[in-house]
Amino acid sequence: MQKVPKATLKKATLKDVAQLAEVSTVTVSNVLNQRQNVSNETRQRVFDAVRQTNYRANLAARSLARGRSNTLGVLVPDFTTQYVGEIVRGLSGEIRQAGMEVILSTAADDLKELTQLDLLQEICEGIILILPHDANEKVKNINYSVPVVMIDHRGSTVNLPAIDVDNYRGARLATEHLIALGHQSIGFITGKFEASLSRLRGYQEALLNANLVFDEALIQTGDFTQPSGFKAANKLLALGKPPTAIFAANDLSAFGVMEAIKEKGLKIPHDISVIGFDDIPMASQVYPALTTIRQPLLEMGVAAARMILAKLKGVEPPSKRITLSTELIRRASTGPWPKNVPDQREVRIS
Amino acid sequence: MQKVPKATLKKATLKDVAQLAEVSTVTVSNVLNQRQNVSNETRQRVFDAVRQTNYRANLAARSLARGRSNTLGVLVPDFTTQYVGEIVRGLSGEIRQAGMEVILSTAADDLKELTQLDLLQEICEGIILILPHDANEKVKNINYSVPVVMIDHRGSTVNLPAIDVDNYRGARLATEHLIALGHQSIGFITGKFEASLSRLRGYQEALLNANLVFDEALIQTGDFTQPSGFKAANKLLALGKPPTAIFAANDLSAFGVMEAIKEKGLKIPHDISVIGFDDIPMASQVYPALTTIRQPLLEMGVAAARMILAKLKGVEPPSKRITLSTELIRRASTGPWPKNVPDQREVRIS
DNA sequence: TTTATTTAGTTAAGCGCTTAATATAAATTT
DNA sequence: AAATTTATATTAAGCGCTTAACTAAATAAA
Repeated sequence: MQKVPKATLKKATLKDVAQLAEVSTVTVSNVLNQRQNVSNETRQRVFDAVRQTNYRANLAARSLARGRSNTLGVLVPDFTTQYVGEIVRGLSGEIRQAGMEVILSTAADDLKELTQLDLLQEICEGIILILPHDANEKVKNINYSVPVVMIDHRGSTVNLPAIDVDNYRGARLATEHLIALGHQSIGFITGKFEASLSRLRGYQEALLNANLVFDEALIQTGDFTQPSGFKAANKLLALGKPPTAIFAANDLSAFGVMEAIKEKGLKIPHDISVIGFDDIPMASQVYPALTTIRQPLLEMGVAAARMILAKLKGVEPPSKRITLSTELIRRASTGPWPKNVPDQREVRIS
Repeated sequence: MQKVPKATLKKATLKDVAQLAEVSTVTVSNVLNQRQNVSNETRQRVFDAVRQTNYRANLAARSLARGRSNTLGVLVPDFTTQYVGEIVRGLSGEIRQAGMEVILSTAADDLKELTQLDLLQEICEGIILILPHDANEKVKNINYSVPVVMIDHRGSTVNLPAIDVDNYRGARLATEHLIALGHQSIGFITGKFEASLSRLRGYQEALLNANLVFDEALIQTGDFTQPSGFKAANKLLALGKPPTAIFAANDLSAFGVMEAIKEKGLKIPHDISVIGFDDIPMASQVYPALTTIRQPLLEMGVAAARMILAKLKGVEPPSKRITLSTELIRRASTGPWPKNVPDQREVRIS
């Protein structure tokens, strides 16, 4: 238990530490920045003085002197999806590991508030932008004064460095999973983002590849919300010959689909299978747990962080756009068809 | 369309602006900080120069010179609940309106990573802490060097300035709502936070007040997650005489409750009513839309912001703890009992 | 031994801004 | 007309840190 000196009103500065340790401020700075031109004995004296004065570097002064802030900024368009949380976890871990700091900033959903971006650029050496649903044009026209990487989980087409995800392959995996279970009539609920198109294509090509017919009537367009999934599923269920499985192009609308099915008194997956896309944390929390396509949200954060970290070191990435792969997460909401084959628990993807 | 000067590699500084406007740097500073000792003519010249040079103040330099950063920090423990998003929206709006900047920082769920807090204190003039589930002890022992306000939506008992919510009254409102609908046997699913106790008390006293018996068997303890609500509801439904309504002490577990009820083939609210607590955005998105007790998340953010803003001006708040009131949000998941009375749409709280 | 090199520190200068102290001319008061 | 106030600037100093340039002593190479 060492004694803390009297409550110092003013924070200790380098000068205070230097005086206590009886060295110059530069030597203190050298010690603190791990430069090798200090003897062990002096180094120890400085460390002691730092401890005694409870010294912490003033970041503003340091940034000013260095001409750089050691901080990366993340602009988050929308806080209320579980989506963003995962991404942020990934990138902040990676950035801190690299010895830099992360600060987040929120903006209106549509990135109208570009003032925030200005501020971030003022403080940060680089920016990671988690793209909102529909900000292509605005985002494209920003004049970036620091390196930028976008996390483009919505599949936009901005010509700036970006991390995205293989939507086509994910949708294909999902559809092939259902086909492998025996389903031949598969409803598809899509949205309006660019990603939806790739996902639709994945769905179509999986059908094609399995020699199944593509039926326009089985396609419903929603807006990626839970109620829109609910409505779309109701339409599908009202068809003369409803599908035996529904592929919702995101988890949230898959939840809506599940509600609609239960509402009709049908059982999932016994009567109808449901598969989602995203694997947000809640996907494993609903009943029955949702089979879905995992977007590697955390990894997207990590990749974005690495990309921008590399840029700061002057290393240009091999490609402007890094596409991460998706993965089938098999849970309880999908089962075999026709019903009379063994219980879904015994089914394996093979 | 005025011409932008050649791509300046270096950012313009006060000096550059001053030279262009043919004044001293101090005058530029005065203009920029809206001090009144500058003639209109000079002011105009300065503004023009600022525009031409595309000047933006260097925040590090400004902070250093002023000795303050004009920034407030928010420490967010957990990003994946919709909760936090609302709170952050509220406080950042308020803070920006006051002309200050907001930066967010994440920490591990349990606030173990207090290094983040250190950093924030370095940069910010004040800190708003959104409390995690279980960090009382740790949080209490932090040595805060700047003003702090906690957002205590979990009902902890930290002896630091905090914003919280009237959990007791909310629970009472919820229970009274069900009682008014005719329910006499009301299940209650609680959790383990301090807030759960107040909510339980609200539930009990509402029963007492209506001369209803309090039945231990109708109380289930969960952990505020969706699956825990599911399990708890299953237990309640398995009782010899199951309740006709279930009050889940948070929305997430209410979702689980709804799933369990549907799973049994029962209809909400026809066969059984469900009410939640929180009013997270998704509460209105599920089917049927969840009746719940609204925690004024946005307002909590605003209140926290105002509190800390006041502190920075040297105004101590009248009370250390500000408790905001809760409100019943009537949606579709609660209905009258017994079943044979008119359809729920015609029922009003009176 | 003389010279070159390394080690361990120092002093000087400046990052870009603000604030305090001062100067000058013009406007007002006495 | 002299003294005072006001409006509009300027110069000087410093916020707390880093970096570059330099120095003195200790060590190694010639």
